[in-house]
Amino acid sequence: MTDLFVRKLSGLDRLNDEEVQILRGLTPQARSVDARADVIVQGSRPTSSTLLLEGLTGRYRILTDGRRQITSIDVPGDFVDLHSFPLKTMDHGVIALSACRVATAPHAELARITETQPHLTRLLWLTTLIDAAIHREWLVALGRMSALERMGHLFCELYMRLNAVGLADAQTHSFALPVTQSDVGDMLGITNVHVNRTLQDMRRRNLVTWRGATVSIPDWDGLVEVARFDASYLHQEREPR
Amino acid sequence: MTDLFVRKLSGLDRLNDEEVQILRGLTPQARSVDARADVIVQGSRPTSSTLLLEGLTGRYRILTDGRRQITSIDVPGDFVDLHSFPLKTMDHGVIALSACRVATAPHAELARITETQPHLTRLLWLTTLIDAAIHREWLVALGRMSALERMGHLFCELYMRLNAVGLADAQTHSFALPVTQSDVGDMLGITNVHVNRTLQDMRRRNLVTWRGATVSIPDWDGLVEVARFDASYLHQEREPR
DNA sequence: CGTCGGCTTGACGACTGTCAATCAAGGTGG
DNA sequence: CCACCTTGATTGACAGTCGTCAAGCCGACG
Repeated sequence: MTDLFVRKLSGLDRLNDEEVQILRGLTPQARSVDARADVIVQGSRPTSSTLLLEGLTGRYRILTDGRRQITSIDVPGDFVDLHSFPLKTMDHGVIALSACRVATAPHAELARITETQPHLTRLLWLTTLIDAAIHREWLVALGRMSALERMGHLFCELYMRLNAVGLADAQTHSFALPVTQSDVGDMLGITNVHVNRTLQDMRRRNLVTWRGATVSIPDWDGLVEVARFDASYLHQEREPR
Repeated sequence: MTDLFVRKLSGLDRLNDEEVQILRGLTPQARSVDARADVIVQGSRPTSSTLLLEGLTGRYRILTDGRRQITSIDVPGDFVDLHSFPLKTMDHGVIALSACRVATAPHAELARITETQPHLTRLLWLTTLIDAAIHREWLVALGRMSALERMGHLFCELYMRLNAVGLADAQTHSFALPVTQSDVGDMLGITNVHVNRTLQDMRRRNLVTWRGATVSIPDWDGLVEVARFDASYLHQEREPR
């Protein structure tokens, strides 16, 4: 169940056997979520946190007039709402961008980890801090980058994160992105119409193709340069934490 | 030294005497930082985390062509880089927006807390999660709100946060904001010129005045409505964590 | 084969950026 | 005490990225 999460944590620091055992026992039951369905409802008070096993989810807020902003995207192996454990109340919703499978970790179990497993606790904390680092990077993109730069940046980030859990093709720099152009617009803070225009610009420049549900990046170095992408904010290094 | 931080944590959950004692011993030495100086340099690997005592600081990134985005602002009582404890490397810089006084908490001390004080650890974790919640709120603002809405939202947030540590005037809804219009532009993702235009619009509507270093909000309810401000993302509730 | 959601395209408008000049205020040196 | 200088605020003209609105297209599905 938690294999991808164990893999993800192992990439951040060495785990001992006991820690791996604890993680494996954390999420007993899995369930499916339909595309477009809410995984977590804004304003709710979860008693467990949800681990994404398959599919893509997005954290989002909707303004009273209907404008929606997706503030982050989660890939398999990510907790979509680990922060609800200390925060208690969800200040945003989580939607399944595609059909998903998820598992739940009771907050009581997480509390026990914080009582007896300081190192594991720091690693759980760390994963939420990497989420925050990604939030900051998106802020830079939304505040100071053009639509083209933002879209390139998003694709670079998704490739790196999916590749880290074995869900990208490193040969062709391609990965599955089963979401609509409107969804991407809500991530980038632009309209679906402008997503389309920007995408065509990327195709003309031969930087990115997105056909069906698959994104390919034929010119990785070129895209990195256009998007000013620097992966250090993802903190994908293994070191004592 | 850590009085404001203790006050802040006390507002989130009940602290026992031992916890208060530990917090009081956390930051032995204070120092001053000039306005405009870096408090933390991007890419550095701090061995202690910095608590802000007086003044305002901002986390920021600068792109190669000079564009700058401030991704968050910290007020007295906030740790400006508690996240550097698990993250190890700073993926952004921290600048003193005004003259500041800061104190430092050695990471070794923080590690000891995670080993022996589970409840306090969860509260430290919590403060970084509130930072992340604020990041998400700024993402909604940058992605989907107009310059006027964003500026109103920033002022509402600053008032709420400063008021929580006793640094705002609740009668007049006013507080000190000793930064330049360019700084605010770098928070809102707009230019200094447009900050000025937007500010005049706010004045015309009698929503906000900003003279010298003081911001006043004569029509709080009106500003809340214009800015679509809902303080729940600040998680300023006291409950067991 | 018709319907539907999502993609694509075009015309038009507006919010915000760019460039540059002017104004205001505080600090410095003579 | 005043001329000078620097930083920040303000203003205006103009440009461009991106939003809005609306229509047409296209593949998937019942």
